[in-house]
Amino acid sequence: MTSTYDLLDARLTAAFDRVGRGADPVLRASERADYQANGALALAKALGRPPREVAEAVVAGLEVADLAAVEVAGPGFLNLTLTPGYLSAALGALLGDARLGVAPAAPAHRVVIDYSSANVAKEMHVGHLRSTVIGDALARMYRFAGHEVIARNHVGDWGTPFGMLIEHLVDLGEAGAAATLGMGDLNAFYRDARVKFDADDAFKERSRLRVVALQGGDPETLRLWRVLVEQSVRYFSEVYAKLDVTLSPEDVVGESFYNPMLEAVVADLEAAGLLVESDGARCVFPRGFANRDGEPLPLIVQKSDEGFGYAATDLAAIRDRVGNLHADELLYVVGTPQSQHFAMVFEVAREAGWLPEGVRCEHVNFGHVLGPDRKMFKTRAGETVRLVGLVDEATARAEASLAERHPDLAGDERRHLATQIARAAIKYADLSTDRTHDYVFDLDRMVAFEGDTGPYLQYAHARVRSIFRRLEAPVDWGAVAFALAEPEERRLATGLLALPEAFAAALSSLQPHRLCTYLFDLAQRFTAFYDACPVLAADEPTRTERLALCELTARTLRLGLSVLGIEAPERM
RNA sequence: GCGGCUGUAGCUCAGCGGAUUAGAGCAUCGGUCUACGGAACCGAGGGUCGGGGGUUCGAAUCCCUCCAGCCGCACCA
Repeated sequence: MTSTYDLLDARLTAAFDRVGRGADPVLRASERADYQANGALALAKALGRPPREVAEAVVAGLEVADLAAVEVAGPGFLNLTLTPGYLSAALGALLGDARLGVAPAAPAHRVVIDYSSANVAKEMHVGHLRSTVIGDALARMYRFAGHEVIARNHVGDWGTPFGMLIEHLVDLGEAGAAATLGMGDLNAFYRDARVKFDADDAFKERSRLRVVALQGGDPETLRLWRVLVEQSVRYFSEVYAKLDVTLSPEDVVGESFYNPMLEAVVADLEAAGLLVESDGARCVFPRGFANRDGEPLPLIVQKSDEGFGYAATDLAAIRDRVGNLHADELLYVVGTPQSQHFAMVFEVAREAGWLPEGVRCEHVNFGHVLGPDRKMFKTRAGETVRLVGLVDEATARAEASLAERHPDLAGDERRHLATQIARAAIKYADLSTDRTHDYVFDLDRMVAFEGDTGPYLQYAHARVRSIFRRLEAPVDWGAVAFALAEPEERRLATGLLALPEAFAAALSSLQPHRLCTYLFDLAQRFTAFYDACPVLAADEPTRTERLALCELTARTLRLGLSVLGIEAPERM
C-alpha cells in the first residue's frame, strides 16, 4: 500500500506543477492539521505573485477530495485534513498488512554495513557500544526495508601488538590462556601482556621476533594466533547475545582477511599513477586535503618499513566489497573522529576507480558517550567501562524495580524480563538522540519507566497487550468501521498511519532516532486515547473499532522496536 | 595555524531543504481517577534558540564574524 504522505505528495506535486513547473509542495506533518504544504510561499517568490494567490491557484487545480480537506491558511499554507472515509479505509488496509504500510524497497540493494569493530584479545567497552547498537539497528532497518545486508565486523586481529599477545599466550600455556580468555577477562590478558612488554626486555625481543614470524606465515605462530582469534570471537558472541545484537562469527571479517589483497591495492594505485613515494612511505595525495602547513595531506598506504597501515586495509575492503561482493551501498558505523580518515579513503577509492558513482559510500559517524562530568565515559578509577558490566548493572536495576512492582513474579521470569528491559534501556538511550551528537550516559534515566525511554515504550506495548488477554474470543479484523468519533481516537489513528514516512525518513537519513521519536509520540497518543476511551466496556461497534486501534498500536510498537533491535515483552 | 563538530527551558534532548504562537522528557507546582496495568493522563510556570552583524515580507534554521568547549591534522589502528 502507498503511504498517506506519498499519496498526498503525488497529488500536490501535480497541482503545484500546473502553477509553477517543478515546484515542490514542501509537504510535512502539521500541528494545525494533519499535514501542511508550504510550497506556495517559495513558489510565490519565484513567480513574483502574492503567496495567498498562488496558494489559491494551487488549490483550484488540486484533486484530493477523496483524501483530505484543504484550506489556505496564514500567508499561504495549505492545511490538509484527512477525510473520515480515507482514514477508515486506510486503517482497514493496515489491519491486513503485516508490514503496516511500509512498502518493500524496489529495487533491493545489497548493503555492506561495517560495525562493532571489536579487537581481538581486548575487552569490549563503551567505545564499542554505539557502533554496535547503531550498526545493528541500521542492519535490521535495512533488512526490514527489503534490502540484503552483509554485516562486517571489522575486528582488529592483526598488527604489532600480536607479537606480545602471542608470547603472553605461550607463557600462560594455551590451556591457561584459553581459560582466561574464555572467562571473558580480556582486560587482564591484554594488560598483563602489556606490562611484561614494557618491563621485560627479553619479552619485548621475543615479541618482536614473533611479529616477524606472524607476518612471515610461520605455521606454529599462525596456529597460536588463531587460538587468540577464536577465543576472542567466542567471547564477542557472548557479548552480542547479551545485547541481543545480530552479529555472528560469520560476520567477523577482520583486518587480516585483507592481507592477501594489499599487494594488489598497491599495484592498482601504482598503475593509476596515484602512488607517490614520500619520506620513504608510499602514499596517495587525494584531492582536497591539506595538512597544518597547507601542503597536500598524504594517505599512507605502505609505511617506510614496508608494513601496511589501516588505510591500505580500508582501501582493500572497499575494493573487495564493491568488486567481489557487488555492494550497492557501503556503510561504516565508526565514530566521528575518523571523519577525515574516511573522507580521504573514499576519495582515494574514487580516484582509483574502485568506487563508482552509483555506489553509495558513507561514513555513518557518531559522537562520544560521555560520563556525568561531560567527559569521556570512564569508571571512577579512570578505567574503560566494560560493555558486559554496563548490561549487568542495567539488568540489576531493572530487576530491583521489577521485584518492587511485581513481587509475585517468579525469579527466572523476573531475570529474563530484566535483561529485556536493560537492553531496551541501553539501546534506546543510544538510538534516540541524533547519532552525530555526543550524549551523556545516565543509567538512572535510561532504565526509568517514565519519560522518553525504552522501558516506557515496552510498558506501553505491554499495557496494550494486556487488553487482549481479557478477551474471551479472537476478534475478526476483516470488516472494522472506523468512525473515530473521539479526538483521541483520531489522533491515534493518524499516528498509526504515519509509520511508513517515519521509517523512510529514518532509513534514508541513517538516523534511527527519527523512528524513536515517532514511536514515543505514538505511545503518547495511545495512552491519551486509552485514558479517554473505554475499550472493553464500550458498545459495539465502537468496542471492535477501539480494539482494532489497540491491535494496530501494539503491532506498530512491536514492529518499530524490533526494527531498532529492542524486544517488546507481552507483559512486564 | 588549517579543517570539522558542538553551544536551544534548572537538567537531558528534539526541531535546523526558512514560514502560522520555539517543542518533548525529567525535575517543580497544581489538577484528574470506582472503566481495560496510576510504571497513567491533563494543566501551569520556566527559553534574548552562545554574542553580534547580514540576506529575507519572515531566521533556532542560510551567510559572515566573535566567544566557549571538543575532535582530527604522515608512517598506531
